[in-house]
Amino acid sequence: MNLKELASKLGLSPTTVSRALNGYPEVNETTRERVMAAAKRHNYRPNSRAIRLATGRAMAVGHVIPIASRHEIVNPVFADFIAGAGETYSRNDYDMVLSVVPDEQEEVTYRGLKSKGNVDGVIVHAPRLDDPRIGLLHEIGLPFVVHGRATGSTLPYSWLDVNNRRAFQRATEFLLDLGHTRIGLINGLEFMDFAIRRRAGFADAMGQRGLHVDPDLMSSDEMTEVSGYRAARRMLALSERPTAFVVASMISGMGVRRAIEERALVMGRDVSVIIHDDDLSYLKNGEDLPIFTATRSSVREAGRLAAEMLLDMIANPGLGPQQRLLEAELIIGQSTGPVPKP
Amino acid sequence: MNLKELASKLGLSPTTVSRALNGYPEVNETTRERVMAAAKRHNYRPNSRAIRLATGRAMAVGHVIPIASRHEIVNPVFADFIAGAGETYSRNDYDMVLSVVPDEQEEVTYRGLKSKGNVDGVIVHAPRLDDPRIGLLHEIGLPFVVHGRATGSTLPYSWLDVNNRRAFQRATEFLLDLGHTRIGLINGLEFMDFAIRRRAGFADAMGQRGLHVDPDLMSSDEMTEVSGYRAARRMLALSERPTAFVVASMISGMGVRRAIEERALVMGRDVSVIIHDDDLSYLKNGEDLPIFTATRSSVREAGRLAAEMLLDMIANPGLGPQQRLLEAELIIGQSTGPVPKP
DNA sequence: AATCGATCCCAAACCGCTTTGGATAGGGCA
DNA sequence: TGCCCTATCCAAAGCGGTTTGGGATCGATT
Repeated sequence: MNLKELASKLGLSPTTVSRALNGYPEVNETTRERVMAAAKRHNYRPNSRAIRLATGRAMAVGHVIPIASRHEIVNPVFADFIAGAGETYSRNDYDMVLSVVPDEQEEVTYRGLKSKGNVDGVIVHAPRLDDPRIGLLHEIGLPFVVHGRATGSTLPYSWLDVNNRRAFQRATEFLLDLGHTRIGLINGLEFMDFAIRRRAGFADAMGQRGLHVDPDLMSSDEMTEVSGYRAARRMLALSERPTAFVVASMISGMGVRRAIEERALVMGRDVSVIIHDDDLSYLKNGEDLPIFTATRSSVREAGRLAAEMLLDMIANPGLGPQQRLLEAELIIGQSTGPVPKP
Repeated sequence: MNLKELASKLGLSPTTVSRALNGYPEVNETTRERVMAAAKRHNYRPNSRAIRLATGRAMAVGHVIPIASRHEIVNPVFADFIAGAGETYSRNDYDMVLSVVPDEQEEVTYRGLKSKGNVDGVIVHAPRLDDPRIGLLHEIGLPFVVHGRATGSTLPYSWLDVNNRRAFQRATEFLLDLGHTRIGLINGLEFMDFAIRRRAGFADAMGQRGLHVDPDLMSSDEMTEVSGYRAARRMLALSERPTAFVVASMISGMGVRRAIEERALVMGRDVSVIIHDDDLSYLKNGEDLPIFTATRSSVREAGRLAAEMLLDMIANPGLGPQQRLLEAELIIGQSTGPVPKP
């Protein structure tokens, strides 16, 4: 059932039927109701391919997921972000199109998305230091919102981010207040923007108390269970071992816990741990009483908001760059306590 | 730059240019090369909205992700499956469109996808017992491949699945061979098809050794860390506690380990654990030496294969239902050992 | 020389919608 | 009564490709 058939069934022109269904004013209310009823009865759904061609809009948003051939980690945070963004899109009748591409094809993918007219805008994931995608998207003129920021980028752009620096500063201060001074940082990869900011927050807090940061107590790696385990094990084996850790994610935190328990130490008593919790639905930080003390910020909510921001920009092309900084909450769990007496 | 412009720049008709670019035989090879060169030079990319309308094909595959309002778990396995499927799509110039919808809108979403012509086919995720989506998709005539199977469905359909029953049977037998007889099953939600099959495999193995399965030693829940922890804690508190667990996922396995260590027991010595490992990129089961003994099957590879199967069906509409059963490997790690002497 | 069959190209229809630019009819007003 | 305005509808022209159905050219065949 297409527009023409429906129109002839109603004895009306396609023009009028189209206008009736799209709420244009130049159609009699009685006629409109008749059309609406017929559309529902024959369960007519306009062909979106035709709409897209006629209107010149894709009614879709792209997410490009680059897959590095070397360490091909699919970001676990990604699923929740997508879920959040997807909720926004379906509420607004937009499609979400995902492109999973080898990272050397990232640029050509963005260009293709634009020139083939597949999408009206894109969300940029996991920005790195001075991320080249920002300049690229500026150049090709595709509206975009970055999930995170890209330190070093001079161009203005829209972003939505968590205040990672503040979050890790607060986490570190919390440990310092508990008397810890040997604090290990188990960070994400430090060419990722968020990891740079977290490290800065950690260093800020240490510096403000006049403590120097021991390079041996800092690590930077993929945020997996195994890498958390390895980093913690190495640090715990030091002669002056840390009494606390600040850890970049729940998953690496589980590795840290494994390393702690492997040495027959008790987390929260012998060694304190604060993680960053993205509030993933399948990785809840305990039930009523959180397992880990954590800085928490829902990545799913971030997805919802970033998508809204982008749709807003698409609807109002005049809008300048939008920004939004979310604060993480600091929640106290069972993994922290005062520094043990020596 | 569109087809018409390119054609006039070349002094050719749009027809010829279109044919030249699409490899039709009725165009002179010299002309074709001239056209190809010009297309590259002006970096012409045909508008995909127009192609889709003209050809009547969407060049896209849909994945519908229902979000239950009650337990809104985003399946962690999902990200890797999507990554695998996405690789196949981009290799074949197909788009992947994700619809995240409240689960009561699932049916209307599938119908819309078909009648609005957004996609040429869909992948069905997380099939349940006698899953209604199979009948629905049959009815609306949208090609589909199920990731998993749906016990109870009488209609023929295409699927790709892991031999969950065999995997759990082997895992259980392995524990039995080590002398364990009190074995706990920490399963996924048993309205999910894979969980039903796993339970059957577990029961098969126990039954074959003449052991009855104690209802107290079986649990079924969401596969989260917390639920794994809770189930294991409950079972370990029984007067006749289990000496081994078969666990549905890596993440619940981590909860199980937490419960074991909480009782000052050692995993692999006091209590054995076998998990199912989906081989997620961010949750590797250790490095060289696996942390957990596990039945393993890459969900990413499953995504790749399921997508290929679907594209194949789309390209050859005559093809009947396709099936593919993958076997999981049983890999030995540090979490299992002989039953401890009483 | 006329016919034929390839070969190579083009005009125009079509995909299913939106949107522009009228056309028509009826009512209000001078 | 005549004119203008508003309300309501429609024909036709896009949107940017693909595809159908020829048309012209030219060497080969009879």
